[in-house]
Amino acid sequence: MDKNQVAQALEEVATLLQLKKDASPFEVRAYENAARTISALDDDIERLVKEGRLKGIPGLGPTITRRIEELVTSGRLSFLEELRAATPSIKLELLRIQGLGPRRINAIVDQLHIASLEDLERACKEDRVAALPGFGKKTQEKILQGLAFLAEHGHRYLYPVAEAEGLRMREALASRPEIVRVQVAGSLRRRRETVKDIDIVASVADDADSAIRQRVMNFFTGQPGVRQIVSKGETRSSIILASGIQMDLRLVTDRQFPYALHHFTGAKEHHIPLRRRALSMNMTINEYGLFRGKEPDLELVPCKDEVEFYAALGLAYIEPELREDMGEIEAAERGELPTLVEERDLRGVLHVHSVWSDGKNTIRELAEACCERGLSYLGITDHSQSVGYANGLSVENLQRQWEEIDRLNAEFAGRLVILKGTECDILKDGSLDYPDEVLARFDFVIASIHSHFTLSPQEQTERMLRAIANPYVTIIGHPTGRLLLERPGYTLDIEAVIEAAARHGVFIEINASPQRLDLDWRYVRKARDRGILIPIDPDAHSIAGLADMHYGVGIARKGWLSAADVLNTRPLEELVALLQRRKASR
DNA sequence: GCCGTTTTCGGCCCGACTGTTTTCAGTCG
Repeated sequence: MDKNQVAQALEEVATLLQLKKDASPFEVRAYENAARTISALDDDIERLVKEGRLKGIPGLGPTITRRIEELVTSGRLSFLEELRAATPSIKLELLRIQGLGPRRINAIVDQLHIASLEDLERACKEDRVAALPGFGKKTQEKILQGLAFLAEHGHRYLYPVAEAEGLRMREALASRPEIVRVQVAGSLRRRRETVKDIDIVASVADDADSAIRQRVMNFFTGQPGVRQIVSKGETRSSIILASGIQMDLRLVTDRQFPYALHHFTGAKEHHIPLRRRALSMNMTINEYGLFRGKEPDLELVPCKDEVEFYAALGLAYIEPELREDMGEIEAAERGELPTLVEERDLRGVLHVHSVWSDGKNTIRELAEACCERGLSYLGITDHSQSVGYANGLSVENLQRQWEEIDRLNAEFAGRLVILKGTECDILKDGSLDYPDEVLARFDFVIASIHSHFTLSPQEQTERMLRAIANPYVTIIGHPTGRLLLERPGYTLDIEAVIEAAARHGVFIEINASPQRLDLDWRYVRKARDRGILIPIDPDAHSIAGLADMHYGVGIARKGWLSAADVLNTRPLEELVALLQRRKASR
């Protein structure tokens, strides 16, 4: 049993507890805190339990410690099983409806005997929900809308979709004379791989009156492409766009802007320890400011931006991407935060498909595009022979492709170097799709899985480990195979993959395609900690796909990578030397 | 359920908006 399974069980306890009628919100929070504590552990959970070292970890008291010990030693948690047995699954489903929380769910399910979403819809249409005490017509209407929304858009959105909407609205608001500062916040600013909604923070002059605020809010809710106005006030309004994504605007005075921007950037998990820290320094934080002292003698600690905000708390500036409660506050306190990699640090690209397999552009077109982007090397990695659907290259065609690359390298000399690579399939048994004597002739080899996704976790892990042990493999491509919002990755032991890659000197890519963003940023940091260099690879199938590097850089930053941790920030000579060293170590 | 250089009891991060209420509960982020 690993710590993630333990954390998941504790989170499930928290979710089920809040659906109990007499639930204490603080008990719920205790389990949520414990889940976070566990998932942030560096030590092996089984060893901690065996050695009795759970005690003393802040956030784990006697009860939760006992429950974790039961779970880890027996593989079961009787408390969780009792909660599951006592909680109708419909209550969990109803939690996904906007505007329905535990209290109302309990009222609905227990008093109206609702057992399915269809039951709830019928009860609304028959006005039985509105008749419940504390409910009314409008609440009932909101529930119906929530049901419809869940059916249509019960999912999250990929980063690029949300980014485009967010930037468009920011531009529109920035053009208004009432607006002083405006910024996209929320999970979008933190560059999460998917987002549920878009948060925008804007400021008006400190002396702006109610009429000015209303003008801004009218402008916001009156934008083209607004499908529905969810709520509208003078400090907060919420709309649903034609794409189905929800967008919130928070309006503050310009003096409040840095605090509000910080507040709405989140993550909530980052704020909780930060506020605790503030309290211990005799300060409090809310979205309108950082205050010293206690009510009613609060004194604003002036900050003109977030840098000063963190400084007032005795911390180095924490980049938005890092605000996930993953140890960033402790690192900021010690001044050990990394300088994060930026797009302009990239010197070349290593994972690009051409018309030789399933790409849309010729190598020459791709090379020109790389020159325009100021890159100095391009690794061409078409698919290998067994990938029929993607027009994988036979050994004969490889020979012809290499001749073309040689000609182009002569032509582009002094501007760009084209490297001979391959995205070689890892076959079912972990062997590679070209024989060793062919693999030996590439400048580098990306090995990826594109088939047999349903092997058992053990088989899938062994398959990957065998590929990593192959002395010709340079980079592991999209290591989990996930497609965001479509399918989970193949089940394998990613920690074992990282460990093996570190041992064999194999690089693991961040696949920058916004549907993949694989390796996940949570593991990027672990790979970095094991000394693995990470290439940021566009997996481009066209010139336009080269721009996906932008998303890969976001994930690299979330994974705490500095330029030195990224393979393709290296100048050509250094990259070639690294690839040759790999070859020589065989 | 956890925690303690004020506390072993009484706190626990904080505020906006909505709707059903006549002062506040529920939900959300």
